[in-house]
Amino acid sequence: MQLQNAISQSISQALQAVFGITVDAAQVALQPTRKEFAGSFTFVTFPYTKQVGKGPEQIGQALGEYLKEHAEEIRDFNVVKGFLNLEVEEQVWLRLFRNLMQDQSYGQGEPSGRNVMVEYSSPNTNKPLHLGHLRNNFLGYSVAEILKANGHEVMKVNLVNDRGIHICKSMLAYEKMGNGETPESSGIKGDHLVGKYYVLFDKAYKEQVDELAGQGMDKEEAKKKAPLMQEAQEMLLKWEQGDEHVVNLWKKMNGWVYAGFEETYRNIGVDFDKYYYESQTYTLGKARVEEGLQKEVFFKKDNGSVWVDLTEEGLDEKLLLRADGTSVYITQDLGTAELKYNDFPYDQSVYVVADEQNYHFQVLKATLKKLGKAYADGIYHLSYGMVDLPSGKMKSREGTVVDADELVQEMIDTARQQTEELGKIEGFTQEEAAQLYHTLAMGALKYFLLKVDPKKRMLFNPQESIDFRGNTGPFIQYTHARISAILRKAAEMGLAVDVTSFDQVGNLHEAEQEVITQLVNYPAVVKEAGNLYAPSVIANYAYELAKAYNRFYQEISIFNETDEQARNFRIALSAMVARFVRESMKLLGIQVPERM
RNA sequence: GGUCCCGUAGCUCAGCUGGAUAGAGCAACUGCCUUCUAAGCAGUAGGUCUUUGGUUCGAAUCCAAACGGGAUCACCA
Repeated sequence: MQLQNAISQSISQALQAVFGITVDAAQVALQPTRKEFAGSFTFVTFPYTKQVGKGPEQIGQALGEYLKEHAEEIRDFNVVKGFLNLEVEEQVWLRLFRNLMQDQSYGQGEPSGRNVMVEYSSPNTNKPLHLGHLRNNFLGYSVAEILKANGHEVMKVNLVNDRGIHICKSMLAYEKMGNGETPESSGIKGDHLVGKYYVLFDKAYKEQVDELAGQGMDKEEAKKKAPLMQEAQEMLLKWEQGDEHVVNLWKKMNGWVYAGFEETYRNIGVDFDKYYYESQTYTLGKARVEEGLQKEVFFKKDNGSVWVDLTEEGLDEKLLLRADGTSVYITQDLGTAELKYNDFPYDQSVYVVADEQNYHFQVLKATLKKLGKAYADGIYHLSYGMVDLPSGKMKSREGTVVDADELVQEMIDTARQQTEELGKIEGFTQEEAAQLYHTLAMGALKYFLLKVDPKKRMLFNPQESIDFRGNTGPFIQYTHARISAILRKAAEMGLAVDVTSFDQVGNLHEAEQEVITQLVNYPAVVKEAGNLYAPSVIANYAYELAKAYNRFYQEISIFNETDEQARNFRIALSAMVARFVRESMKLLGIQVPERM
């Protein structure tokens, strides 16, 4: 980064000295030189032909000569058409490498003084987590880590949707068919047990609807009139009135679900600094609605319902409170936005929520702005696309939903099977082996879901997701394990390499050069990922770094090298690759093994 | 219908703040393990970057339109 700035500066000077034109260094854009040409950075001269009054090659040639002469970091150059390719002094690269080696916080941004809240996961308590939730959880966790690495103060929160008609459905089915079953008595994980009754409700409900429809009732009408639905509605009403029996049942079943979720969260390695529960926040929004009416930015219709007019913002009129005075979805979110801000005065509030709610978040932000809330500007909807299966869309009704717990277990089984096939567990205790399978399984799964641009809809192909070769998590983990072996060997040989142990090194191989380039680039990547809220940027980087190292590893021997300086340098280089592979994978929430 | 998102190799995806001959992985084919872990490396083959116009010295990238796919527009959440 500093290197690029220095070169831009030099080019700016060169333009002034050679052609007498003034171009601000910040305007001098450099790009990485394509592999087929010599050099590290390329300056494009086309844009200056008019101003200078010379051809692009002439400009490149003249600038190159000036830079070779005057810029200490430029060793040589070549010109191809309008492209000036600059080769950087080897010692400059080595200096940068020594710098990052000694800088324990290389890539960690300076404290920004900014507070960022990241809300993610936000499950319903009527069924277990599925594949779509996994994308959400991994994204949220990773983005939080990336924002921390950018120097922000981050608060991770989970807004649990623990109330409403959906949980009443599970409760009702349980009352009718549960026979007192518990997670303990059945051996079923709590969230799955509750999910089971949700499915049972749905099945019985559907039968009732079909029956009514068979009697000639309109389908929509039948959906509302089905006795089970009516009972569920009654239950919800009782819940809101604080009916003791209903509330106790609700507490019991939600308790099961929370225990189940906790287990899943622990297993997949995500966590939260704070939980919010909709049962405690769903009424808060009414105060905001009141505020809006007072400020006359909301309006009341004849029937008493409250609305906000967002047509000026290119949206529609939106209902904020029903005629009967009860809340709708957005009412809650108005309330929780304020609550969250009071709890943690944020500069930014990130909501990791699927893209089906794009419109909702536009409305939320615009409405809060109408209320004059300064924090509205900080609201950012990290919208991500659905996860499709090769068979098409996931449909809970059609039973094609991929359960999170089952998927993780399958990944672990596959990791075990593959590892055993390759005979890679020699010398592992059973516990270590189990640990490794888990690390590999989660690495494969998380990497697979995070390497794709969040806003794109993605295809989850089970076969590919458990692949351990190519552009995968385990490939990167493998690179780390290989390096670890090298470092163990170096330690055994008593080789403690520090920056002074290779101060005479020179004549770097191209593969070594490439690895240094990747390493030096790490902070810029962290910054970009933070600006874009994009773990995929980190994932691609980790892969490129691992690939560059593997090429080096294959081509160049370390311990057979007779030149001690070169050998020491290569050990140090390896150690740094391990470090930044570990760092970048950590930003993805992926652990990295010492052996595999 | 309005609004928003997506369309790159057979498949899954990078590249998109405009720059050289558009890159990976998988699948196919060819080489490389008595030498630091072959879950690796090197190579071959595979492309009208959906289409058409525009801006520009230069467009996968920016703009417009069309086509295809998706989401959303509830007194649901």
